[in-house]
Amino acid sequence: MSSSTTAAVPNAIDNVDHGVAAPAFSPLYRQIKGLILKNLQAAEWRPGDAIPSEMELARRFRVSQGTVRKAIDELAADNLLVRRQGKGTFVATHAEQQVQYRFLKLVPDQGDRTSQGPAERRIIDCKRVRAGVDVARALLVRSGDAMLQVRRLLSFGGEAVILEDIWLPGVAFKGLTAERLSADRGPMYAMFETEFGVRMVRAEEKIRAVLAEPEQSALLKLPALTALLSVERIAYTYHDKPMELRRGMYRTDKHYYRNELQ
Amino acid sequence: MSSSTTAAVPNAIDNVDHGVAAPAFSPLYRQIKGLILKNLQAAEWRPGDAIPSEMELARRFRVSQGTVRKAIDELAADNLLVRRQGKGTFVATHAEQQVQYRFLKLVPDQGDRTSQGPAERRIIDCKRVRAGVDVARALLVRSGDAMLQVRRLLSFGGEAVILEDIWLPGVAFKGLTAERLSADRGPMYAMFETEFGVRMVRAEEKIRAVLAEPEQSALLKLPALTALLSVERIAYTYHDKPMELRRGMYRTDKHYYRNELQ
DNA sequence: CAGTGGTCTAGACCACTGG
DNA sequence: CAGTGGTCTAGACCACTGC
Repeated sequence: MSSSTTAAVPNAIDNVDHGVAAPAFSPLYRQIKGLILKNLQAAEWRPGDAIPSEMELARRFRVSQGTVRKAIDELAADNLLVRRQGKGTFVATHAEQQVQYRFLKLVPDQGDRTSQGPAERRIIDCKRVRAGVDVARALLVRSGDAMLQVRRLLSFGGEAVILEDIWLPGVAFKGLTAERLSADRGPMYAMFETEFGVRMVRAEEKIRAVLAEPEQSALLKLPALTALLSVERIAYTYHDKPMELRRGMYRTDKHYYRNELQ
Repeated sequence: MSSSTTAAVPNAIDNVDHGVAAPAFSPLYRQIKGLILKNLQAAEWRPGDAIPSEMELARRFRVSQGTVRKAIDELAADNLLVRRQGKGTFVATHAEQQVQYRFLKLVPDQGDRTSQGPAERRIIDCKRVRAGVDVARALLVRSGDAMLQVRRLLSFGGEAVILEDIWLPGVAFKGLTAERLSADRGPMYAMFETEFGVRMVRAEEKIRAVLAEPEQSALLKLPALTALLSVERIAYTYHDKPMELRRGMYRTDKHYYRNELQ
């Protein structure tokens, strides 16, 4: 941007005196982080891809390897990148075996997730709807906007455990159908990456204990008077953009919601 | 100390060839981290204290500042240390205002935690008991060992919200009484630090939805048929030693359990 | 073997705190 | 102002991967 003597490649640095109102000081590595983030968001580098090596990025951004390193450190801590020694640094994806179901915190009382086999998914419904006020507020859209609503049932070991309603912005997920969902094996978020270019980065959950409603207990094949765990999730993509609202009802008689506090 | 010319302080480094069986390679900074951890565990540096400066530790351990820095980075990420630019690095404590109730994930539907005022605590019971099989298994003690059991009620804005049963190893918490607990203002874990030298470092929670039992709904002043959030926590001190089992029943009609997934 | 990320060092300088 | 943590650099070497 400026006209200095050396900078053939535009330089990311911008830490000189601004004259007024200290701009809160953003260190170089954070600016580099921002540049990498922009590449991720623009799908320049896609989930599963290797990004350029630290040395290459250092040359490109005209900073030292250590500075690039610190930027990547933070992105790896945020689960946006994955480092593999000797191989390179890769864009994180929900498709990897190890971190599959990163956002599903329900685990069986006995054994672990592998012992109960893969989840069976049954799509109950998938329809176009208009956003109600609560959905609109959660996803920062206008009420009345076109949405996709999915209802599905997750079973483990042949037993229905989770009943979920999912709301997605119609624009971003145009073309998503019940058939497409039913055909899918593997995590829904992995499919979102490959089919719609939407990568879920983080999520927030509000958890409550509620009494099952008749329809819910029927679908989960439970007695009328049952306590269920209500899990309301908002999932975000890059730049904290909310892209999914999900309301799950969890049976917790043979599973529990596991949380680690630190 | 010793009489040699240079190595007055023993050197932590141990990365030369061991001859056989590669010892999994632990980098220098991780060994430094272990040494610092040992000082924390031995209460050499106590919660709230400043630890020696990075330069001082680098001299003491005979490594570069950068290596100490990386060790401290990890300890800060683990919430064991807190860095304050210009002031120093401090041993983390549950007494600090900002991170008080780090482990309490229940927040009000409207407003935030400050808006409902401080929690009122009422100790219902505090007695010496013997560990049952489940408590013993959770805390890695022998069943029959001496334990302290505390039952208390937490209220927000005058309304009872949480009923908790707490089990503590009798040995470590000798001298803890209902009077001591009732007198206390502020987080229980802060008192554990100052009075018993026990610092809770991390915790695991198992969360379920259950129907309230008559005794529980009575204490919480709720109708008989109510769903409650059951939160079973095991809290750990240094070296992953379990030091507390806690079973909480949470009302979730005006509050929710908030969790962030990333 | 070359290429990747990972560690360690030494030194310079910056931002922040408190006396 | 001195002392703290925070940033940035440059260079050396190590551990790991895959050809």
